Formats: sequence, structure tokens, C-alpha cells
Amino acid sequence: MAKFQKDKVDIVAVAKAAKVSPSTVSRTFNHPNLVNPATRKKINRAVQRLGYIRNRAAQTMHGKRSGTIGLVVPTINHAIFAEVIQAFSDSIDSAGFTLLLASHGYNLDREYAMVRKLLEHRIDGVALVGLEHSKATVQLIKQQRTPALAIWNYSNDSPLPCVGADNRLAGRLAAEHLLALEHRDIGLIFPKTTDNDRAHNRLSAVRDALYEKGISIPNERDSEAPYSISQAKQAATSLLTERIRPTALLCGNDVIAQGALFAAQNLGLKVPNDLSIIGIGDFKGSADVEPGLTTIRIPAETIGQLAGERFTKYITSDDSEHFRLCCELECIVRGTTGPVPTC
Amino acid sequence: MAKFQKDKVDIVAVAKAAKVSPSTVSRTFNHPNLVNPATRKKINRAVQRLGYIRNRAAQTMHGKRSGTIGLVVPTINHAIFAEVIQAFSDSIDSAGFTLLLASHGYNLDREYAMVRKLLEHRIDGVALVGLEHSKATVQLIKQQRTPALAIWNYSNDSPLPCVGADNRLAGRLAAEHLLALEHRDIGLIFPKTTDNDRAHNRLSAVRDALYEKGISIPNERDSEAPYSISQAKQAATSLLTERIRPTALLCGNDVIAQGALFAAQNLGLKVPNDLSIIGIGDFKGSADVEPGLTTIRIPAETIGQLAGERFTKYITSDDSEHFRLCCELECIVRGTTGPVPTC
DNA sequence: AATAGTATTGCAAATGTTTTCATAAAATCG
DNA sequence: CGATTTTATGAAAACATTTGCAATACTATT
Repeated sequence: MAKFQKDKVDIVAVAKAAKVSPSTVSRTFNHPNLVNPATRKKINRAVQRLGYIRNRAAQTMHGKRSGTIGLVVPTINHAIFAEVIQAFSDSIDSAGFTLLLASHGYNLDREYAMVRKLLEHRIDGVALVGLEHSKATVQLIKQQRTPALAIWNYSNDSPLPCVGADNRLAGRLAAEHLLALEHRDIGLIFPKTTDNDRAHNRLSAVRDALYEKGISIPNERDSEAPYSISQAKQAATSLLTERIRPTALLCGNDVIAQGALFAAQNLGLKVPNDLSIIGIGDFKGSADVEPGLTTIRIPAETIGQLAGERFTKYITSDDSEHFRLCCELECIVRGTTGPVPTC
Repeated sequence: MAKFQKDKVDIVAVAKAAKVSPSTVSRTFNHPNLVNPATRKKINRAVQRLGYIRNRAAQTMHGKRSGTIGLVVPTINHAIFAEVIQAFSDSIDSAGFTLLLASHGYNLDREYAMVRKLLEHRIDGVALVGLEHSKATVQLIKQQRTPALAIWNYSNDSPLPCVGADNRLAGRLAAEHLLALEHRDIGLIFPKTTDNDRAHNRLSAVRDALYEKGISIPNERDSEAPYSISQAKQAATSLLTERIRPTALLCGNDVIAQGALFAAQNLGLKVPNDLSIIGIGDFKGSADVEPGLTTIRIPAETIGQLAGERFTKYITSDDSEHFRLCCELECIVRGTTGPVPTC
């Protein structure tokens, strides 16, 4: 195969080789039923022989879809997003699209820059994580009339179509689980909430739920840790070595919760006898630590897959009915939470 | 800004608004020094006002670079690759490129399909994980004269430029660490090695190293587990409940090693007193489990970053000198390995 | 002031497709 | 068998850029 890799092999080279016009070659790809099976065979043979590969750029320029979808995430590096990226990628792939990926490191100004960059490539749609975006970003995608989708978060009044879960509810569920176990001395470890509406929503819902029971969290029980097991471990360690130790730790996500768990083990505390720990997310691996992590499950894979399916349909059929899909949360009780120690 | 979003805003709309020719507008973007600063200012104002965004597809079609680089990985889902993807993405981003990402699920035929798909988008280069690829894939990228790069693996006779580490050496280092601690009864847990030269190289190097000391691994000590903590945990559990328990477990990667660690804890074994465990990879989090995981560090972030820098330079300067970068491995001794129990 | 350069701009061709329209050949019908 | 419909193909315009070449205006040199 591919005997003549001589020069540029484009659609006209194929046409020449098959002794037909370029139009016919184009048609064999785009509307095969409009061309005589015999001619089609000739053309396909020529394609094989020359090793021709379609040029999406040229198609795009003509006004056809580019066949690409942009995805902008805060970070690729961490368990959750990796999972949702994988699912989204697979899902759009099977609809014939390719993924353009960019990350902004929890900085909404960089998010804007990334969206702009993707727009230059004439993506057929762009998916963003979360519902909070800079004014400029929103204006940009509106002005370009590019289909856009918010994933990971759900809100019934989201301006963009969205596929995700209710992060406020996630926070509330976590708090309620601890409250049901009679915990009152609760420590909080959350990531920074600037430019991160997921964390913000979770945290404020937790505070609300606790407040309703008359509990407020003193400053020294309210700790901040970035998305890293080791730094969470540090934060948890200092929280657990205060004069009065909380009986439970509510963590903004499972990575932090794992850090907290390791910190507790390192301090010789028995989980859940001496200390309860709950996370949010249910990442890969959370089930398998010892003891298994109690957490609020956010179905990342489902979100990614659903988002991909729904969004590609939305793009290809441009019947632009706004959609909002809410994925169910679930409180997964494993081994890291238990009743308050009866000391 | 963006008062007229009336119709298509292309380079000629901008030209009209700024009262210059399209050529001049194009030049302000591509060769700013060739155009009068005053004109440039006029044009930039028009660009702002109309909200013009360059069309990479049209540029590409003209023969300019597309500004995209393809990356094909086995999976996005797992710690290692997520890290290398992030670093690679950041690195090429700062050189002005955008990432097209695809995954094949450890199937080299799907890898071929993905490369083809990326080629349709006229990527300026494609990076693949590992050195083992189907004949068809290799032929395809050669025939298209697309710059290609192998990452993650290093070999001094790699046909493609490569940036990575020596996986055979990684296996050997792990084995030698256990041997130095006098372990002789060693259990192996590795992922499937088909279509995965990383795992294959590691495993065969481990076998060689053990063989040199006269040790061969009986079948029941040689276990297979996919890339999942929970399934690794299962595999480890069955290995550890054999009649005669090995004194050490050598795991094909850190995910498996973590599974093994949890399995041991679950069985009430003290690590490292009753059992030593070593992994390969040093993923995020491996340092923080309790006890910290001993492992062979593969510098994923360095690999990703270096690969991005080197590859973009390679592409933009097309001085096609073949390059091969070998990243250093390091045996990180933490808390999961110790001397053979003196029972 | 004439000449030679240099800086700035515009014109038009080229890039690789898709699609509308027109045409030619073949098939159907009465 | 001629008229009409259907099927199959080609010619050419359009898509949004970039760039070589030519033209113009300006500056420096003698």
C-alpha cells in the first residue's frame, strides 16, 4: 500500500488516481449513497493506495463541523477530574468527536484564555467545569455562539446547559451523616474556595446544616488544604493536635479525607473509634483504603459519559433546547465513621 | 465591546472596519514588525470592537502549523498518566500549542485508530506512550511525515525520539532492593503485559534479577492484577493466604502496591514487620499512605514537561535531529520494606 | 534635486474541501 | 419509441486565511 507517497496526497490526487472528479471523491466520504458502488470501490482503492487521510481543517473551513470538542478543567492531575475526563473523552469519541483538553489551575482568568485558545480552533462545543465563570468567558462563548456545557455541578437555574450533581446537597449530606451519629465537635478541612464554586457550595451547605443544629465551627476547627494528600495530612495533623480534639473531620473531598485518615493513623488514633472521617467524591481508591472511607458519592463516570452523550447530540442536532441533568448523590457509609467516642 | 456581532466576523470584516486590506490584518498577527505601529493600533482596536477570533482551521489549510499536538495514552484514569498528561499539556501550552487527547485502553489497534483520527486534524506532532506500537501505526506516522515522540519509556535504540525512563532498570532496582534485604520468598503482582511494553520490561527485568540469584518464582506466587486498587487488593489477598506466605511483594506499579498494602492491613499483617511491599512509579499519594510506600520513582512530571519542551522545539525548528532523553530513576525507601521477618 | 534604498501596503493566487447547479446517461412509462 | 424521471458525475464557487510580488510613499545620500 501507499506506493506513491510522492507529493501532497489530497482529494484531487485521489480523484486523479481513480479517474474521477474531486467532487465525486468528496461525495464518497460524505454521501456515499449518492455515488455508484463501482466508482466507490475504485475510489476507495485509490485512497488505500495513496494513503489518503481527510483534512478536517479544510472541511472546517468550508463550514462543516470541526469534529472537536473542547474541555476545560481546573486540573488533570487529580483523581476526580481524571475520571470525568476519561468518561467524557470516550463518550464523545464514539460520536466521532475528538477532545481538545486544557486546564487552568483553578484560575478563572486562565480559564478565559483557554476558552479563547480553543475557540481559535473552531471547536464545535466547549465544556467547562462548574457554574462559576468570569463574565468575560460567558460573554465570549455567547458572542461566538459556541455551544457550551457546564459539567460537574448541577443547578436548576444554571444559565448554561449542565450535567452534574448538586454540590450544596453533597455538603449537607455529609454534615447530616455526622450529625446523625451525634457528632458535635466537628473539624472542617476544605480547599480554597476562590474560583471554585464546587468547594464553595459544599462548604456553605455544611455550615448551614450545622448552624441549624446550633453548631458553629470555631476558627481553629476550620482548616484549609489544597488538593494534595500530603498537604491535607499536614493540615489534619495540626487540627488533631489542638488542645481539644474534634470527634469528627468533615473533608471537602476524598483526597483531603485520605490525607486526614493517614494523619490520624500516623498519630496513633483509631478510626472510627477515636475519630470519624467523612469525605466527598468517592474517588477511585476511596473504597479500598483501610478502613474504607465513608463519603458522599459523586458519580464522576456517569457525569462524564452522560455529558458526552447529551452534548454531542445537542451539537449535532442543533435543536437547542436547554437541558439540565442532575446526577444522584449517595452517602456511602464505610469504615471511617462511627458514633462519638464515649470517653 | 463587540458592538457588531452582526454577521461572520472574519479577517476581511476587521480589515473593512480598520480601513485596511485583509493582508495587513493578517500581517499584524503574523509579522507585526512589518506593519506600521499606527496601523497596528487601528487594527487591534477593530479586532477588539468586533470580537474577532483567529481561525486556525484556515491557517492550517494554508499550510501553517495547526498549533495542536496529539497525545495518545492507554488511559487517562490512573494516577501516573494523569500526571504526565498535565505536565505535557502545560508544557506545550506555554509554547502556544493545544492538546488533542485520545486514549486506547491498552489496545494497540485502537491506538492506530486514534492516531488516524488525530492525523485528520492535521496535528503538528503526535506523542505516544511507550515504544511498542503496531506496524500500521508506525507506518502511518512515517508516511504522513508527522513528527512523533515516544514518552514514558526510554531505550537507546528507539526508532522514534523518546523521553522517558528505563523500565527494565526500574524492575531491576525494585528486585535488587528486596534482594539486598535478604528476601528470597517474593510474590509478584503485575498487570497484563500484552500491548504494554512498560509492564513487560519491568517484569522480565525482575525475573532476570531474581534468576541471577538463583531464585525463580513459582506460579502461585506470580499474580496478575489490572490497574485498580480494589482488584489488586483481591489479588494480593489470595496471594497472602496461600499455605506459605511470601516475605515480600514486588508490585508492577504503585496502584497495585497500594492495593497490596491495604490487603495486608486488612489481613492484620504488620507492614513491614510481617511483609515487605515495593511498588514502581511513586505516584502522587504513595508518599502519604501509612506506612509510606517504598517504590522506584519514575519522574512523571519531569517526563511530561521535558517531552513537551523538547517536542515543541523539535516541531517548530524542524531541525530533525533524533533525540532520546533518559530520565533518572530512584529507589525511594519509605516504610513498607524491611528485613525478612526472623520467625 | 535626483537616485537609491527602505518601509508600508494592497492585489491576487493558493491552500483542500464541500456543495449547488448543470449536464449527461440510464431507466421507467405510456 | 419518445417523453419523463432518476441516477451519476463534473465544473465552479465558496470558505478564511497567508504570502510573493508589485506598487507606492517616504528617507537618506550624494
